[in-house]
Amino acid sequence: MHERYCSIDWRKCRLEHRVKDAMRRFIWYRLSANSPLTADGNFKLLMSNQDVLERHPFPWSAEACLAILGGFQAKRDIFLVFRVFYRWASLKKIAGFTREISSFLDDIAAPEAESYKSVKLRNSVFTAAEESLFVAALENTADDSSYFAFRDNVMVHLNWELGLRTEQVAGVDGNHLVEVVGPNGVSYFHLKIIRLKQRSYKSSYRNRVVSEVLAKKLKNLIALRVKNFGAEVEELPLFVDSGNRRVSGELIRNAIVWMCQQAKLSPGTSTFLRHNMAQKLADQGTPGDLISDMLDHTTKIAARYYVQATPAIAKIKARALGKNATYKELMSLMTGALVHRHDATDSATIVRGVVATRYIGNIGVCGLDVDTACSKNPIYSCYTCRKFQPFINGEHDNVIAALRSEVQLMLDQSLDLGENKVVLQLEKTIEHASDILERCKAHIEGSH
DNA sequence: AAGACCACCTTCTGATCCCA
DNA sequence: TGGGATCAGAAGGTGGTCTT
Repeated sequence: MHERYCSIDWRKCRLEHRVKDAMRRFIWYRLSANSPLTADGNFKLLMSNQDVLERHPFPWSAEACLAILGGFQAKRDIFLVFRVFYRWASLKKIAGFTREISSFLDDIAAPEAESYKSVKLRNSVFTAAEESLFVAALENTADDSSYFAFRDNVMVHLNWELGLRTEQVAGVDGNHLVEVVGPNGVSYFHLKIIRLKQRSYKSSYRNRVVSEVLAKKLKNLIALRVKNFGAEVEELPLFVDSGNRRVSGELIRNAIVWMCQQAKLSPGTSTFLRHNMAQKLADQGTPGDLISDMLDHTTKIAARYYVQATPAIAKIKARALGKNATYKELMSLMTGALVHRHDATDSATIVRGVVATRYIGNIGVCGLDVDTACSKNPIYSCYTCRKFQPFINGEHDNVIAALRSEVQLMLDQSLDLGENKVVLQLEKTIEHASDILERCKAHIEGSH
């Protein structure tokens, strides 16, 4: 099922024979006990750090081991592999490796992993325009006259709609599409999708609902495959290559790249489509646990980063939009005209309120009659209200700072990701307040 | 030309430990 | 006592070359 292979070549090893022999036995053990990829990865890490090992004559003392660990460049991974190697060798009683030094190594904390570092910063998702181009390409290339072209289209559609990993797409068989006819005669479709990376589940498949359009495509593709290869292929892989073997992840990736070319977009990947789906859901305020469920994650950890990334994206969008003349015009229509504080004749109309834990009393006047209670949520709602006339020298920056600290507080304390919607709302208010601030600054500069 | 193979790199998971 | 951190392992992605 996997597309990568080991390339363990001991000619690459220039270490002295005792260390080399121990490593050979260790890698052999890893091959028998773990996946080939793991053994291969361990071998590569050890080989790429030979110069560090060479610097310290074997057998290594505890001090030498410390020096070796300190000399490793790609800290964490090689640290763990070296320790596992040493532990194994000492358990096998290989000469030169001692139990004492092994337990000494066990007491050293491994360098920290920087998990999910880049997920947090990820903000490359399709814009609305790109998304419509992509969807249009999915429609335009859905030509079911030949199996292979249509196969690529359906694979990409599947990836797009369900946010699957490539291996899950490859794992679809002809009999995995299930049609359920409802009481009113309407059909619903679900597809059996294989689970990956989830050792705790008893069932290796899970049902995912697919859209009518996709179900239709799948049905057509199954029919096409049966026509080409005979009825018995219904039980077999749905997506196959020219040699009638299940497609590799690479073919699926190529299909996605090809689809992006059709849509005149920069090349995408299956992970990109997954992230795009997850981030769009998060942007709409979808709770993190729902996102992790849709992505087939077993924990909320990864989904949390999509949710946390959302306000950052909102800021970037705000900055980009701020440069756009049309957007500025739209924003200026949202609130009333700018006024000077000394022009406010009736002090009762001045807006006052609390943002986060901060009292704000100098941002503008409200156009409502003095004895009319505002039905909205003053200060929070003012910046998008037509009745609101901002002060040119108002403390809009204080409002923004207070709102920002409120957002930060929510992100820091919020364990329930369902509160994400509130964060989005706050970010929107920050955007509008920032715009007012900009307009006030421009007004002041213009009058000098 | 399609797709297999390769080296190197990034991202995500499940089990277990740890602690307020 | 449940969520976060850690650990060891396994999956995906990139940009090539090789094979059929």
